[in-house]
Amino acid sequence: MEEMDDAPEATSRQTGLDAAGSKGPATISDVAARAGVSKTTVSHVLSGRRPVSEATRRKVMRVVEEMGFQQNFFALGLSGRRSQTVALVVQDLTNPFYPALARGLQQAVGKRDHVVLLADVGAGTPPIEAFLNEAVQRRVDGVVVAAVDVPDRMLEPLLASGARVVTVGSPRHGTSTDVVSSDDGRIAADAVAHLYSQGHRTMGVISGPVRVAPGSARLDGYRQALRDHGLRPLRAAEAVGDWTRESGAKAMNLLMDLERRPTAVFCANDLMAIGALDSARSLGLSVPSDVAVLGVDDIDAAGLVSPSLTTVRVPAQEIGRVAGELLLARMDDPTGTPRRVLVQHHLVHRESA
Amino acid sequence: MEEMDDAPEATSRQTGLDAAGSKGPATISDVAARAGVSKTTVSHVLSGRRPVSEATRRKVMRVVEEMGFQQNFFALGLSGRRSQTVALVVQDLTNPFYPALARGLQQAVGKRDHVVLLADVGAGTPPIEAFLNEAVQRRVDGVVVAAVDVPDRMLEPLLASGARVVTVGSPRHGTSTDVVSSDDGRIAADAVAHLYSQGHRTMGVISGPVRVAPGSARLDGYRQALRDHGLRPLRAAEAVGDWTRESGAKAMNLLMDLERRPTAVFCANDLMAIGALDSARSLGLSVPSDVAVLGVDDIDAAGLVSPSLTTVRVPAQEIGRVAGELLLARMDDPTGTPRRVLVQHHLVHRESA
DNA sequence: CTCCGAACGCAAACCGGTTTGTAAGCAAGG
DNA sequence: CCTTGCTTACAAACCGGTTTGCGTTCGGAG
Repeated sequence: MEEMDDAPEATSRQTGLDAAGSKGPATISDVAARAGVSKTTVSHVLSGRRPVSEATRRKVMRVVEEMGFQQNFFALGLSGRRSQTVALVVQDLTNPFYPALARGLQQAVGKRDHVVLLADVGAGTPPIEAFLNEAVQRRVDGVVVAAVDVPDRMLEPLLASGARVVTVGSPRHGTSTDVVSSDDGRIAADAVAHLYSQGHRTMGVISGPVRVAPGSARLDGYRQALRDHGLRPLRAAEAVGDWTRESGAKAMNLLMDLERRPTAVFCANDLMAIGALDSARSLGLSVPSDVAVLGVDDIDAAGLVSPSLTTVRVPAQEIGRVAGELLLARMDDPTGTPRRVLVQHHLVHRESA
Repeated sequence: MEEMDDAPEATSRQTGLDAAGSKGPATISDVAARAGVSKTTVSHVLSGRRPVSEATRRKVMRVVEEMGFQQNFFALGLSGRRSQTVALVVQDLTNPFYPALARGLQQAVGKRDHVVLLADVGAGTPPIEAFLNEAVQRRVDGVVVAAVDVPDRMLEPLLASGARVVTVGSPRHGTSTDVVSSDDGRIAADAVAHLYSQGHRTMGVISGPVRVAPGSARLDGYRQALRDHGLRPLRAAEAVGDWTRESGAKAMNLLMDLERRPTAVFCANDLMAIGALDSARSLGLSVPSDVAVLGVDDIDAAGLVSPSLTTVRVPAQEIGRVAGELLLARMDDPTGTPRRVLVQHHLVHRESA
C-alpha cells in the first residue's frame, strides 16, 4: 500500500479512470499505456517470443500484476493460437470407469492450465460428429477418445486441424495415434497366479465376448497362464458371457455342473463375477471354501457384496492421467512414432478368492 | 450443379481459388465474395438481427451450404457474443450421482448446440477458483454448480460476467440463483408410506448428519410421515450416521438392541443401508422377514447386494436435465425471480423391504 | 571519428467476425 | 415533381490480441 504512493502515483491516477474503473477487464492496451510502452512490447513480454530488456520486462510485469491483466481468450484464439482445451470423448459416463478416467485427465492437463470439454457418447445427444466438429471449431489442443463408437473417419478432421489424439483401449487400425490401455494379458496372468498360490489346481473361466479386444486378450492370457503353471486349459471349463451379471450366473451354473468341477473361477469382469456369486449361493456352495471367484475392474459394488469380491483393479484414473500426459507430450513435440503405454493394474484381495 | 453455370460463375471462379482451394476453412469474406454481397449482409443473414430481402437471403444461404461455412468460434467470441458453453462443477465425479447428472445436462444443453466444460472439485487439481476464472475468461453462458465446496463469493465474478448460474442441492444464502434439487421431505415420506403399507408399525431411522440439508430434511420428513400415519416417532429409534457403510452398521446394531425393536429401518442413503444389512446378517437376522431395510439413492450396488436393496431413487440424470433447461431459460429471459425446482423421485421395490 | 551490427521498441496490418452510420433505390403522399 | 419514409446493402470502425517490417539507440571495432 505504502509503496504505491511514490512516482507511479500520477500515472496510476489517470489510467485508473478508464482501466480499473469504467470498462470491464483490463486490455493489453491499458497495460501498455500504463507501463508507458507499446502493445507490441507487452505482447512480447508475455509470450517471450522476442527478447525484451530486463528493465522493460519488469516494468511491464509489475503493471500486469497490478491491474490483474489476463489475455483475452478469444483474441488469443483468433490470432492463431490454440485454446488450452482438451476434449474427452467417453463411451458411457454411467460406467464408473469413465468418471475416474476423466478425473485423472483433469489432474494431468490441469497442471498446464488446460480445461476439459466433455462428451458422453452414451447420452445420445448431441451426436458425436457434432461434438467433434465443435472441437475442431474451438481449436482444441487435444482429444482423448475412450469410446469404441468413434471410428477413425471421424477423427480425421480433428487431426487435420492440428489437434493431438490419444486413444484409450485398443489401437486403431487406420489412423495411428498414441494409445494407453490396460494390459489385459497380464491381468489374467496375475489373477491365475493368485488363484494358484491359494492352492487351486482346477480352474475355470468366465470370459467376455471374444470378438472385442479385452475379451479375447483376457481369455488368451488366462490360457497362457495356466500353461505357465504347468496346468492344462480345459475347453469345457471355459464359459462365455456378455459382461452382464445374468450371463455370469448362467455361465457359473454350467461350470458348476462339470464333472471335473473347478475350485476357482476367473471372471473377466466384476459384474459377471457377482453373477457367479449369485449362482454359487443358489446352488448352496459357499465362497471361497467350495469355489473361489475372482473378478476384474474393482467396481464399487465389489467391496459391497458379500462375500466381498477379490478382483483385479484397472486404474482408470491413472489411465486418464497418462492419457493427459501423452497429450501434453505430443503438444510439445508432435514428431516421433506413436507410443503405446500399458498401465499397471493390481490385485485387490478380499473375501471371495 | 447446373445452376451454378450462370451469372455468379465468374465470381465463383475467382474466389474459388483462395476460398475453397488454398487456405483453410471458408471465412465470411469468402462467402460474401462468392455470393456477390458484402460481409455485413452475410452477417445479417446469419444472425437475423436485421432484415434481409428474401432473394438475398436465399442466395447467401446457398453459398453458405455449398462452402460448408461455419462462423469462427473465436471471432464470434471476440465481438462480444457468448460462447455456447456451459460449465459444470461437481463435488466428486467418482460418486455415481454426478456422472448421471452430467449426462442429463449434456442432453439438455446439447439440443441448443452448447458444449459442457467439466470441473471435478474432488480431483483437487486445478483449484476451483482457477477453473471458475477460466469460465469467466471463456465467457461461458452458464454454470451448473453441484458442489458444496463452492461458496457464494467464488460465484460473484461469474455472475458479474453475465453468466447464469444454477445450483444443485440446497439454495444459497448470499447469492440468489435458480435451484434444482430432490424433495428430501417427500422422499422420507414415501419411504415411510411404503414401509407402512407393508404392515410395519414400529420403525426406526438411520439418519445422515443433521447439520447438512439432506440429512435434516430427510429426518424431519420421516418424523412427520410417522405422525401422518398416526405413529409416534421415538427418539430412541433415531440413530445418526455419517453416510458411510460402517456408520450404518454401527447404527443398526444400536437399533436392534432396543427394547421395542423396529421391524423396519429407513436409512437416509444406500451406503448406510448396506451397512445395516451387514449388521443384520451378523446378528443372524434375516431381511426383510425379521427386519426390513430401505435406502435412498439407488446406487449401482443397491441392485447387486443380497438381499437386493429397496430404495428411493433420486433421478440424477433428470436433475442434470432440469438444470440445463433452467439455464437455457435464463439465457432467453434473465429477468424474473429465481426459481426452485424439485424433481420427482420414485421408489424402487426390491427384496429388502 | 565513423561505421556497423545487434538489441530494442514501435506502428501498422492482420485474424474473422459484428455493429453502426449512411447511401441508394423505390413507392406512396403532398 | 419533390418530399418523405421505408427497405436494403455497404463501408468502416471495432473487439483484443499477435506478428511483421522498420527506425532508433547503443557499444565496439576499424
